[in-house]
Amino acid sequence: MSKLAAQPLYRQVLREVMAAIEAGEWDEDESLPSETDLAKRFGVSQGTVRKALDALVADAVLYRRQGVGTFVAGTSDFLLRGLFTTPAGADGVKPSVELLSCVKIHAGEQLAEILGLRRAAALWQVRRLLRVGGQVIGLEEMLLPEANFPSLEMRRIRELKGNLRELCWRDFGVRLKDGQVRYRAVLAGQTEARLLMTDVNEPLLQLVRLAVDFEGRPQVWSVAWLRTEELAFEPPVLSPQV
Amino acid sequence: MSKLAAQPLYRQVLREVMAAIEAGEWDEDESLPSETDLAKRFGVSQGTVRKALDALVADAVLYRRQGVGTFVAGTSDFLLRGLFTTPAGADGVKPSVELLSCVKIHAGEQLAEILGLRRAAALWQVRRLLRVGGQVIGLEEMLLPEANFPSLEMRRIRELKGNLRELCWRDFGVRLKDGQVRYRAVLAGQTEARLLMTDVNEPLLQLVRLAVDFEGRPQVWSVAWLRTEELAFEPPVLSPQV
DNA sequence: GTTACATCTTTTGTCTTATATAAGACCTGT
DNA sequence: ACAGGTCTTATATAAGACAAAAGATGTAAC
Repeated sequence: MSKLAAQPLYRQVLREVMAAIEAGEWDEDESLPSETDLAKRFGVSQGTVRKALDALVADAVLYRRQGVGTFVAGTSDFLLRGLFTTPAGADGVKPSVELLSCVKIHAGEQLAEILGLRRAAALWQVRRLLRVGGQVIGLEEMLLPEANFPSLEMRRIRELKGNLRELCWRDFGVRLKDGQVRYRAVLAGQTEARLLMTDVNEPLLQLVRLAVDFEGRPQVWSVAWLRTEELAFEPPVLSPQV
Repeated sequence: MSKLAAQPLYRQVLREVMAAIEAGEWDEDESLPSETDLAKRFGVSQGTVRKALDALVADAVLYRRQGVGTFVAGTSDFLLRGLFTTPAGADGVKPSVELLSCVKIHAGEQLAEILGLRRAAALWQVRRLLRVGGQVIGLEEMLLPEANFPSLEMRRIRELKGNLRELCWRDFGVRLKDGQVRYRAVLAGQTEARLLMTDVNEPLLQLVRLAVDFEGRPQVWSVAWLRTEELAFEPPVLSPQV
């Protein structure tokens, strides 16, 4: 292992492992070589490899099973994650994503700032719809720097069933993870109501997030509007009685 | 150190350290003994103490500064945490909490299930209001098992400026951390509107959370309604143009 | 006297070695 | 066929040695 120094060993190992994953050396849900083997390969001890893998497990890039092995984790879509109470959506209904549009636009001042780009840099604007059991549940707009994702085709997005996170990973080697996430409640305007096929002034959960790559660089900025009334949530709230 | 076995050493150390913190052996922001000293005290190696402290740092019970020491972290309130962009609230405005009520009620079926209590167990129902710069921003209802928090007095809550998390900690030795958190958007009903001093049908962010102690046992169930329009959020959303 | 700088001490952080524990595969006797 | 060892290979834990960072302290130059 090349000792660039100025950086702890386990950090270098982490990078090397990440690079190997990005190079497609091991497939999704495929087991990596054992910690001992990786240790030999990088010329460090098992404990050091372990510390590197620990960090990747914490970032949900890998998962482990004692006595069995360490595996590459899949890349499920952000939008669909953590919205439902049951793991795969209640009642056996499967959420699906419909791609609405994918066009090139130019970054405004604030957005360029947030994504660390020069002003008016080229961006992909991707819009998609989240459906659950036939009903439209959410609308999302995502903005990606064109520089990092040069050829973003609608065909390809459709191929991956709208899973942009997987696309970023497979086609561009960028592994996204959640950065900041902000929530707020808003009323549906005309545009949102039309796209969500619901009424103006329905309350919507607005989700603003900045996804970063595993080095912490901002990569995708997105806003989603969700009809939370319809979601299979926890038992509803107590009746106020004050 | 008593070797109960069936549990790794570092886990036992973790418990002992946690117990010492609960016993008030070290104050908030006070430094613990060095890892080497703790190692001597518990009769284990520094590395083992380190692994125990690692876990507590991950749970934000402790924080560390290389070359300086390890310190007991404070207990800021849940409600106020992570809502603002700037660390202490924008524009120098300080959020404050007003206690509305604190009464004893009986658990419904679902709630008893969630909190792991028998049906109709006694609960404290605490209601409080979040103010920012004079304006009412949020309303929260919290439910705590009376068994775990026997004497909950309004006077005491007021003393701690409404910080229930700190109260649970100081008076009952229960260190709370976030468990599940769910978000949804709802419209203000008459009750919420009246208490929040706003209009019916304003969109509100509803936050349902279950706080657990550091052993993972559910302790506090709460619902909050927040006026997110007023919060100092990220730059507002792009104008839809589809 | 004060300041710049080296050095010492104490602390957390990293790394290796050795050993324990978990899981599954493979025997092997009934 | 199947129940139960035991072998192999994985991750998990523990201890000790050493490195790096931060602050305190001493000291020479001015």
